[in-house]
Amino acid sequence: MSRRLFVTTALPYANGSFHIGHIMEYIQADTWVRFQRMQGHAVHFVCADDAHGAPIMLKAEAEGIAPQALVARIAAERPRYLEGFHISFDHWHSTDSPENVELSQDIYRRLQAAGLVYTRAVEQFYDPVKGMFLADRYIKGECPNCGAPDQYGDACENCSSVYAPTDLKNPYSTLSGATPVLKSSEHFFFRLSDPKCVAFLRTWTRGERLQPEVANKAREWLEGTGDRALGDWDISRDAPYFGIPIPDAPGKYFYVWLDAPIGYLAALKNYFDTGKARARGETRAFAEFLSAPDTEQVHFIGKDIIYFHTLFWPAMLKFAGSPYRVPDNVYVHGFITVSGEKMSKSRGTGISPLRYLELGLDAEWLRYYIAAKLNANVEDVDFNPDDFVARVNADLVGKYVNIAARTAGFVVKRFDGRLRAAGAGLAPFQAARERIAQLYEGREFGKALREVMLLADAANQYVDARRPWDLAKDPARAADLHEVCSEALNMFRLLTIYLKPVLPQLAADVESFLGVPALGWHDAGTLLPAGHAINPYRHLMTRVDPKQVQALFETEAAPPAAPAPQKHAEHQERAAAKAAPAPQAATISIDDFAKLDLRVATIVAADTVEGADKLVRLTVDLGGATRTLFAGIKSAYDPAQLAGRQVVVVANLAPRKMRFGTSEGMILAASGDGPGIFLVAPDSGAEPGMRVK
RNA sequence: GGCGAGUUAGCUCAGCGGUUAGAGCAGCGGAAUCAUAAUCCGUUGGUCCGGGGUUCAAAUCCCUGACUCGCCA
Repeated sequence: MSRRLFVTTALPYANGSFHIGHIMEYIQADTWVRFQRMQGHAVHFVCADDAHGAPIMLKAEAEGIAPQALVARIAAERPRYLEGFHISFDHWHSTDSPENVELSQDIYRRLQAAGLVYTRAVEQFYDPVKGMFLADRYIKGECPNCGAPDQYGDACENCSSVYAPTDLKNPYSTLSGATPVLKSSEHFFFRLSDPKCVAFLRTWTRGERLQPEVANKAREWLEGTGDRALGDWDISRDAPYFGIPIPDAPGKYFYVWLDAPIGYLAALKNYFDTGKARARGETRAFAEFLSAPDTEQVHFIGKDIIYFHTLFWPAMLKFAGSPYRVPDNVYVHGFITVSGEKMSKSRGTGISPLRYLELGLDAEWLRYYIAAKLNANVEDVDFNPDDFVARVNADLVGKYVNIAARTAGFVVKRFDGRLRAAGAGLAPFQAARERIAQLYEGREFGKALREVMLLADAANQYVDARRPWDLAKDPARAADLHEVCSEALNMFRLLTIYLKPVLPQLAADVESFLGVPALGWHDAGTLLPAGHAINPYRHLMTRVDPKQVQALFETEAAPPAAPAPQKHAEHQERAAAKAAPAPQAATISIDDFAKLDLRVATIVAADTVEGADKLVRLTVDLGGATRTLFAGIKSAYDPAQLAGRQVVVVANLAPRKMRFGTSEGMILAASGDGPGIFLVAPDSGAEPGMRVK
C-alpha cells in the first residue's frame, strides 16, 4: 500500500550558512526520502529557513540592514548547497512568511481557547541603552561563586556553577556595555505542566514513534519532580523583536521557538497553496492532507533539539486540534565530529560543505561515507579523512563500479553491446531486496550498505572465478563469456538499485549506461532481458585523491571568519609556493602551432547539462557563426554568470560526440594540480571571430 | 554537583550471558592482468578502559575507579 509522507528536516537558523552538520541531516533524511519514493510512496519533503529571533535581529542591525534582507541573503545561498549535495526537497520556505503568521496565530488561539495559555509578570534584566530585554547570553558579569570575570548569565565556565543572570556580580550588557536593570514585564506561558498535557505526553512518548533513548530522555524530563519538574514554557518576547505578533497583545511577539516548528507546516502550506503539491499528484488541499489519517508526519532532527520536538511540539499540535496532528515519528541523529573533535566554527574546525563542492570533491562520496556510518541510534558520526578516502575508494570504485568496468568492455566489443539472458547466479542478489529495504526503512543505512558491499564482493568473486579474460581468448567459449558478463552486469544493475537512495546521480549515470529508465525498488524483481543493449562504459566514478581531502582541511585551518582583504603580495606568494610547474611539453614548430585555429568568441548562452556533474553547454558567437560546445567548467563557473563573456575557442577542433550532444570546439582555460579552472579571455576591444595568434 | 551514554584489532565499527571475540579498511604473503593498480586467495594483529564480584560460563550482568561525551531549557 502506498504511503503518504510529510517529511521535514530541522529548520536551519537563517543567521549563517550551512555547516557540515546540516548537510549530514539532509543526507540522512534525503536518503530515507529517496528510498520511500523508490518504493512508490508519495513523499512531500519540505524545509524552511528559521528566520526570527533576537540573534538575527541583532546581526542585521549590526550590518545596518533589515532582518528580512539578512534572511534573504542567507536564503539565496541555500540552493547551491542543496543542489550540490543532491538534496531533493520538494519545497523550501521561510518562517518569516504569511503562512507562518497565520498558522502560528491560529495555533496560539486554539491553545488559548483550550485554557493552556496564561500570563505572568516576569522580572528580567533590561538594557536601558538598547531599550530591550536581555536573554541570558547577552549578559555577562563576575561569577557569584568564584568571581571569574566575563561569565555568561547562566553558568560559569571556570567553576561550572549554575546560577541565574541576576546572581552575577557587576553585570553588563554585551550589546551596549550598559549595566542592566531589572524590569518587570508580562509574559505568556504555555501550560505544559497541565495534567492533560503531561498525560498526553506520557502516552505519546511510548511506543515505536521515538527511538528508545529519545523516549527515555523525554520521560526523564516528563517525570521530573521538585526543581526538575516539568515547567511551563515562556512563549512571548517583548518588542523590539523580529517575530510574529501575539494576537491582541500589543508589543508582544512569539518566542522564535514557538513559530519555528510551525514553520514545517507553513512550508507545507505554501507548497500546497502554490500548486506544487498538486503538480506532484496530491489533489487534496493543505488542511485535508495534513489531517488525513493516512498521512504520516515525520521529522528528522539533531539531538540538540529533542526537548522541543518531543514535548512542546507534540503538545502544541495535540491541543490545537484538527487539522493539526501530532508527529508520527521524530527521528533523532547525533552530531558529526571531525577526526573525533567536536565541530566548532569559532575554532575553525569542521568542514565547509561549500568548500567541499568548490574543491571539486564529489558530493556522492560524502553521501556514501556519511550513510555508511549512520544508524538508527542517536550516535555521533565521525568524519575521519583517511577513513573517508579508504572507504569511498575501496567500496565505490574498487568494488561496485569495478563490476561494470571489468565486464562491459567485452559485451560492447564482442556482442554488439547486447546482453544474454541471465539469471543463474542472481538469486542471492534479488533475495537481498527485502532485507536491504528493511534496513533503509529503519534508517540503518550503515548496515544496508554493508549488505550491498557483501554482494559487490560476491559479484567480483564470481567474475574472478569465471575468468572472462581467459574465455575471451577462446572463440569457442564465446557463449560462456557472454553469460559471465551478462550475469555480472545484472548484478551491477541490482546493486545500483540498492545504492540509489544514497547515490542518486551515480544511479542516473548507470541508468543511462545500461539504457534503462529510472530504476525503482520493484525493478529488483526483474532482470535485463536477453538482447538488451547497453552503452559503452564510461568511468562512472573517480577515486578520491587524498590531496583533495587534505586541501579541505587546509583552508579550514585558517580562521574562516572575517576574511581579511587579500593582499596582492600574499596572493603572489601563495601562487609561487604551490608552483612546482608541470614539465614542459615537447617542442613544436611554428607550423605545428599554425594548425591551431584559435578564435575570440562571445558566450551567447550557457546552460547546465542534465546528468553531467562538470559540464556546461555553451553557445558561442564566433563572429557570424554560432557553435555549441561543452566545457568541463561547472565546478568553477556558474553558468548563469557566463553569458556575455569573451573566451578563446579552438575553432578547428574535430567535433566530438558526447553523451549530451556534439561539442563543436573547445574553450581555453588554465588549471593546475589544485582546484580551480580559469577561463582565458582577450583584453577588451577584441571582437568575436578574431584569430588568436 | 546530579542523571545518563560511551571506552572492543593501526582506523571505522559489530557483537550486549553460551564453542577458540568478529567485519570492513589498513598491514603482510601469494595469485591474477578483464578493470582508472581495480580484483581474488591466504594471513598477522586484541590484558574487549582498570579493579572487584555474581555465574558452570562475563566483552556481555552487578559494584567500583579512570577517561570521553551529553543532559540538567
